[in-house]
Amino acid sequence: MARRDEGGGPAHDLRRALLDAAAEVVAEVGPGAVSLREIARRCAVSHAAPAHHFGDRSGMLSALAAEGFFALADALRAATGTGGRATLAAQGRAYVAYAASAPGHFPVMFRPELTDDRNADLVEARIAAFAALDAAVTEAQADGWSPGTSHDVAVVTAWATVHGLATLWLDGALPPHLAAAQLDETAAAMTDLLTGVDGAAAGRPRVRRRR
Amino acid sequence: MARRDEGGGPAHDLRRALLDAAAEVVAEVGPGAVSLREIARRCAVSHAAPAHHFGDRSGMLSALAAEGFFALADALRAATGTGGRATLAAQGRAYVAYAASAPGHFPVMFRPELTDDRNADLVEARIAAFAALDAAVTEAQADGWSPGTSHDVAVVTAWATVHGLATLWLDGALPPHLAAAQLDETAAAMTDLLTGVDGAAAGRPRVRRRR
DNA sequence: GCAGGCGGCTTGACACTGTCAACCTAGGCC
DNA sequence: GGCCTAGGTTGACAGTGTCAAGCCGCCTGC
Repeated sequence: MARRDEGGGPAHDLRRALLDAAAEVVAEVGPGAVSLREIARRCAVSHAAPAHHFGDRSGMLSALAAEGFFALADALRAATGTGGRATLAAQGRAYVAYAASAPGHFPVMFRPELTDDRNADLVEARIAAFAALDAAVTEAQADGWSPGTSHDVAVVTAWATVHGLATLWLDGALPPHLAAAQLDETAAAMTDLLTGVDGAAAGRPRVRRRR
Repeated sequence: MARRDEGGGPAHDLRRALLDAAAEVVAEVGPGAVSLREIARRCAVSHAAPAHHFGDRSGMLSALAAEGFFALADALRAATGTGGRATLAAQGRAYVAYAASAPGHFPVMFRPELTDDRNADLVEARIAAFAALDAAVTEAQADGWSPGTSHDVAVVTAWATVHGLATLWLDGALPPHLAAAQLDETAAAMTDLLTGVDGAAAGRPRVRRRR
């Protein structure tokens, strides 16, 4: 969802198939172990075909990461809540839900050593996601929310809170009995604590379980 | 610091040198790009020497991760605060400070695809770190702290909060103007918000900047 | 004194990887 | 027709992890 189709048509079929295969491989073996040749194999094309479309490995992973950031930005913008701090809380839950639903994208989105910082799409996508978060923080601050001493600190505070839960979850770092069933409950507890609102009272939509 | 010396002596000199070199390489190029042969080169030994000591690549990274978890456990236990919720807040700041001070260890500690889950040292070290956190949460709960509905949710909430900040920082994901100078301030803001205590009033020790 | 064993490390090989240059081919345009 | 270009292939190269085999110095038991 929400990926960019830049004047495509059937000419970009393979490109799309390569990205889908890449996401699949990332979800299976992790972003570090993804191999261009394996992706080519899954698409039944020659070993150099991926490089033709993406330049090199970091180009391919950057494309995947960009796709992920655009989708994340969409998910955040769609989570409006009831305004003010509740919007920020809703965004937080949406962030965790997106990460859990995108095991083929999220893991490459914060690995600077695997992607190319100067990739134009990636830069644009990252800015889009960050802007959504920034807007929600601004709205929450207008509602009296004020962690730290500056807007910057407030933004990082909000971001890091849900980012930590998302990464621990995706990395399988949570002890087994803490995992699956409680991801949504934990996300809610964290955003409630963070923003000082009671998500349940505000009619919280339950986040999607597992994937 | 605080690594385990299991009956060593000079027999383990190379092993230690290899681990140090590995931490260096991880800090430089990231955990995914670390190469056994490059590490061997830095220690001026043959390309198969690392495999002899650690079995394979995941064995070497597991050893590095275990070292990191033991050091983290020590850092957490050393952060006692003034008791109750303040102890949990102190641990949170210590967590972020440790991550920022260990760019050669922390990045491999939460990459299950790079390490071996069944590595005995790693399992033990991870449990040690988790136990320190668990104890602090229990102490905070006795002090009236109660996010979520269960102890488990409370543990994950506390952990994820600081873990997010630590990983965003190490991955360089924070926009430049949000970065260096404000890591400690942000950590304090987050732990204060999380635990409901005012760290400054409790005589917060400033965390070490940069690395 | 010495045979045997063994931990520590090297050597050499293998399959696999990313990357590059060269090539092929089909379709569109002048 | 001649040409160009996008999309893909082929073949090569250096670098990687891993494995089997071997070398060597030290310790132990006799």
